Amino acid sequence: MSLKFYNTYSKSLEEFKPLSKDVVAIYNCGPTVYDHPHIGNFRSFLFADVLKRYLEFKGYKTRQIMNITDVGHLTMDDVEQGEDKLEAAARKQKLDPWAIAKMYSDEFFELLTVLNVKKADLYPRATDHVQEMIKAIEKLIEKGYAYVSGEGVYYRIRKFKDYGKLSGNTPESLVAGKRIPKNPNKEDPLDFALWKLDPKHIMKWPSPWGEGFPGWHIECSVMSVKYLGETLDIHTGGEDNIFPHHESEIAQSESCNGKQFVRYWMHARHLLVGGSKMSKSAGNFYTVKQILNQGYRPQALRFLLLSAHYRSNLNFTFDGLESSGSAVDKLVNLKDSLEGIISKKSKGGDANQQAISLSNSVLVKFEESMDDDLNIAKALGYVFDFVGEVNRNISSIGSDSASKLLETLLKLDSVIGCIYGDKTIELTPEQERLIRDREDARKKGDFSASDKIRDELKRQGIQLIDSKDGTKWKKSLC
RNA sequence: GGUGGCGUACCCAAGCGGCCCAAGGGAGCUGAUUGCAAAUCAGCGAUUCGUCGGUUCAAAUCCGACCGCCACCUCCA
Repeated sequence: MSLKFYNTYSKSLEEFKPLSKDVVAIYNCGPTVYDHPHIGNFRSFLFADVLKRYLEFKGYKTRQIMNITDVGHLTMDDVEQGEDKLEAAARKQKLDPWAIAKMYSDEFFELLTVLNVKKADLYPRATDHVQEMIKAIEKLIEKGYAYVSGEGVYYRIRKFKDYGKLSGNTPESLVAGKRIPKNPNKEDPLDFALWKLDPKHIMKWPSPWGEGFPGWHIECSVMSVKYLGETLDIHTGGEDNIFPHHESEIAQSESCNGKQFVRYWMHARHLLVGGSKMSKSAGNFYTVKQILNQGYRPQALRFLLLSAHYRSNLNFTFDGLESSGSAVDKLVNLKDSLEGIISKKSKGGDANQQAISLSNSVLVKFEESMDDDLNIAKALGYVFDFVGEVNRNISSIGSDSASKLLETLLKLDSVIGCIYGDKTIELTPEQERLIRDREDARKKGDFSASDKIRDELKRQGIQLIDSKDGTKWKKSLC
């Protein structure tokens, strides 16, 4: 079976064939850095992560670019007040917009690490590419796709024949929708801004048309060409990006370069919280930090956010988060027991046939499922079938078979990415003494004393496990 | 108002015309194991897939209506 992706552009499942044999060019719409990243944002970033990891699992090399939107951008309402999101956040927090952008992008990068997201090759910032954006706008003006008007430079959407092909929002249907406010500066109310003039804006740059700042869509067009070339293999984002953002990117890029902009458009569905839309007023709005500060493990959050198909509405609940934590434990426990077997038993002989066929079987089923537009829920079903099968036979597994099975588990986890984090903590001398005391108590049969010590250590984050080979300990999972 | 999508057990979630009296994970209960735990294993757990109709030899899967939810319609992952 071959790899297939659902392409938003064609609205159908298509076989994936990258443009170049050497490397898959991926562009992800990244964060807008004027607020704390929330769990919904990270669902789409984790989708991008799994996509990249799976392509690498399949043997592709990737080049992945994720932009950082550090210009706030005006809303239509805000145009009246000349206020944009970054400026609003800045004013509220009594900081300048640059400091706000820095603060939230730092948080974003920190969370990428905490959630075990593989780093993109580059995270270009919009504000570092204003000169290129100006050049692109000039080119669009030259080609007749853009015009200078009172408040800025606008893109003439009716000149681009394919406008609306991605989202279905053709000029005709947009007009029929009747929600377009009139704007005297635009030739057509549907035209969108490439450059906004506003000398009072804090984040402003000089341009041939006067001081101002770039429109929202142009940054992605410019940065993707600069770092990936004129035609990308894959462009991802949240479903809300389909219109107007991605629709407008296509228009800009294709009219500017005269080439197909993106071959496969992939969009992640929004996350629901408790069955409905996440919103601050409904009280079901969670930032990633809030979840982690409540003591939930990042591995659990990662697992939950990636465990449903990316094109379905994943419903976030705290029950789900806890159950994800247990699911991750199951994977980690298997890794620990396999490592235990490997370290204990001397090498010798080959992995037995059962271990080999079990490994092959799970890898094939996993790949078949993931090939089907990243059907990770189905793929995880097979992973846990594998886990159960190995556990059932764990007592009879030799070290070479264990190595083989561990290799398989880690290969699967190279896509899932949930087995990580340090469990290696140093015991204090006091804790070591307590463990020895407990051993003595147990030998004497003084179980009330030994249980007391076990409870105490648990409180300190150390979990004890009694086994045939003596007492082991590990960092307890919360 | 226009357009698109979804509704599967206590929770999360696969399945998209016969292999389904419906994967997998979690929670729960029962048992094995353990001094007791932890981990692990076994068993139980939807005769039913939002509701009501229809098509078909056959429907969770197709069609229609209704109910509920989500998204987009120029900030929003």
